[in-house]
Amino acid sequence: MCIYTNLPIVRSLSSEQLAGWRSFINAHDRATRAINRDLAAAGLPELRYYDVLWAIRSAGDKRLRVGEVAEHVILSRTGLVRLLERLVERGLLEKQPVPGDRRGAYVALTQEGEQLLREMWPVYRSGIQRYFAQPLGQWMTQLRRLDKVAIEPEVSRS
Amino acid sequence: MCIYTNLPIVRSLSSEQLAGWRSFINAHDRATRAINRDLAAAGLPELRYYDVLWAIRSAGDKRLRVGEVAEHVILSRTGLVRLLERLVERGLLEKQPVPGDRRGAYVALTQEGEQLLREMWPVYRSGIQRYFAQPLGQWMTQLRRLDKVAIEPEVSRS
DNA sequence: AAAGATTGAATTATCAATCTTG
DNA sequence: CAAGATTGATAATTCAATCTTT
Repeated sequence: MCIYTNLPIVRSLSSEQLAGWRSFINAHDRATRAINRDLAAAGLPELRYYDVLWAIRSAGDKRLRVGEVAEHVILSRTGLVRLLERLVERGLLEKQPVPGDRRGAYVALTQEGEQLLREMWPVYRSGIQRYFAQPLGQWMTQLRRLDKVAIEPEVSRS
Repeated sequence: MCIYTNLPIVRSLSSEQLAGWRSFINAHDRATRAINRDLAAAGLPELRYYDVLWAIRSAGDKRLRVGEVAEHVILSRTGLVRLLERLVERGLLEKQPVPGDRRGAYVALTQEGEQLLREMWPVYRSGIQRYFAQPLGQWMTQLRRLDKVAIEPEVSRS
C-alpha cells in the first residue's frame, strides 16, 4: 500500500502503455467534440441528450426511474437531475408518478423525444464511423474488454 | 452528402461497432472519474491539472506559449485561459513575457508545479494501470491508431 | 434511520465580444 | 485586418444540505 493514497503499489507503466492511455483520452475528447460540433451544425442538441433518450427508449415501456437512468448515463446524481429537467422543459421527456412508491418518479419518452432520436442518429452514426470506427478498424471490438472494469467506491463518505 | 448535415453518408454501423463505441465512452468516463476520485482522496487536484503541467514540463525549457498549451490539452481556448489562471493563482505556473512579441505570454512551470507533478504521478499511474491497462492488456497499443484521426473544422464561423 | 429525488451555493466551461500588438 | 490572449455574460456541473416517503 502507498502511504499517501492507500492504494496498492503497481509496477511502472511501459511507455507503450502510457502512449496508449494518452491516445485513448485524446481520441475520446476529439471524437466527442467533433460529433457535438456536427450535431450543433445541424441544429441539434448535444450527445448527452441522445444517450439519455436512447437509454429510456431501450426500456421495455419507454420509461425509467431516475435512478435507473443514472446507471446508464455517467453523470453525478445532481447533474442527471438537472439534465432531465432540461429534457422535460423541451418536451422530450415527461414525468410520471410511480404507483406504489410516492418517493419515486418515472421519466418517459414523448413523441418529440422519439422524433429527436431519429433526427440525431444519422449525424451521430456518421461521427462514430468517421472519427472512431474507421481509424480503429477490427480492434474496435477489443474495447469490450473494458466493460469488465469494476470501480469500487473508495471510502464511505461519512 | 446528407442534406441536413452536409456530411458524407456512411453505411450503417454494425452492432459490434456500436457496442465498441459504447464501451469506449463508458470506459473513459469510469476511468477518469475513478482516477479523479483517487486523486481527491489523496488531497490532490484533478487530472486536468496534471495534463497541463505535464505538457509544459515536456517542453525544452519547461515553458510554453498559451497557444501551444492549447494544442496539447483539449479544452476551449477560453476554458484553457481560465484553467491557467487557477494554476498561476496556486503558484504552479508563472507567466512570463515573450521577448519580441508583446502580444504573447509564456506559462512556465514553477518549483511547486514540479513538486505537484511528482506527488500526483503515483496516483495517476496506479489508476491508469488498474482501470485501463490491466483490463485492456496487449490491445492497448492498438489505440495509437486513433492518433491519426484528423478533425477538420466544419465551416468557418465568420 | 435509509431510500429516492431535488434544491442552493459555488465551481467550472462555453460563446461572443473585446483589447492589444503585429 | 489578422494573431494572440483575455474578459463578461451565460450555461452546465458539482458538493452539501434538504425534503418526502418508506
